[in-house]
Amino acid sequence: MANRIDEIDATILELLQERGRMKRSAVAEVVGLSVSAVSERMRKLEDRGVLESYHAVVDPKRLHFDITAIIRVSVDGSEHYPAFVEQASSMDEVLELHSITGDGSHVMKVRTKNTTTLERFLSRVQGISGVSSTSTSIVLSTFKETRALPTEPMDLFEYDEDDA
Amino acid sequence: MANRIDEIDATILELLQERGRMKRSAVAEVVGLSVSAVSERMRKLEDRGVLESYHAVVDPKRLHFDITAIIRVSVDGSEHYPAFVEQASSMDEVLELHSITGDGSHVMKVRTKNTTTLERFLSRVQGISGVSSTSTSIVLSTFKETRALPTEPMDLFEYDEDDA
DNA sequence: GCTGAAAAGCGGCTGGC
DNA sequence: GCCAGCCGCTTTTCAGC
Repeated sequence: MANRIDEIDATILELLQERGRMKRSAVAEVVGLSVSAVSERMRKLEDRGVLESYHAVVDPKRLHFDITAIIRVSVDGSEHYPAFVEQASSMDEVLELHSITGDGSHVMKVRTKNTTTLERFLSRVQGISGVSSTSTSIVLSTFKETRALPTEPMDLFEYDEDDA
Repeated sequence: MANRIDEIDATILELLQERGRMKRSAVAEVVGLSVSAVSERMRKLEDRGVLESYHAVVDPKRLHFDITAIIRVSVDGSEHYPAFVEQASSMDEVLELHSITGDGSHVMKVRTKNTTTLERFLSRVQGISGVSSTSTSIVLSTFKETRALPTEPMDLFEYDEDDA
């Protein structure tokens, strides 16, 4: 029942979080196993849902996405939440959307090209029904931005996909 | 001087943001070019710094990272900023660190395993010199979490790496 | 900047431990 | 769970347009 991430799995996860297109042969060399052993471990990590996905990251500045903002949104009445979440999630500018404790009901991370497009975006958000206020913080500098989690040997437990 | 992302480059970026380990041959099939043409475009996008990196994403829940928090930090006196940024960036729990406008001087996205580890993390942050207050919002649900930017044909301009 | 072909490298599979 | 070997597929390189 309780599956396990051992030292080697932890290293594989670390390598792939850092270099998502790393070749199996290169991984094998680092961890000191054969390519087929690494392949099987990667396949199992994917099957178990530990390795969730792989993505390329594009440099926002090169594509002229010069504004990053953290926006707190207050949605009044939880009956408005589902429609708000659906509409906000579908907007390309919204990179992250979470419901939170504390001031406001939701927080979003947003990227747009400039202040004009940000302003238009904010208007659209404020137009969603239930949204009573927004509070925008513009990002001045980004010092760290990753999704990499620290990995160490540990037990895993079965986990129902539908809960995710 | 002004380089360009055409329709095909935009499609390649879109595909790779979505599926970071997609094979060149599969990309070639979608965009209707030969494998070598796609390879060369990918290489150039990497060289130009548009394709910045590739990463695997690990499911935090499977690794028992059950707490995500957005923490606003007030660092008093900008002379404390560099040391704060350096120390905070080096913490594994910190996935994102930005300086911002508005309340507080910085905001962090943090993942920890449970409330106990979150509490210990907050103590450490509050112990960094210059930190006068923190305000923590716990994430209840995450509805969207990506770094994918919308891609469309556009001109690129030269860009000094050192500015990044 | 693209194609197509040849050579090299990689990944999936099987059998054995 | 791991390894080695085989074989098909993918990637790289290069000549030619």
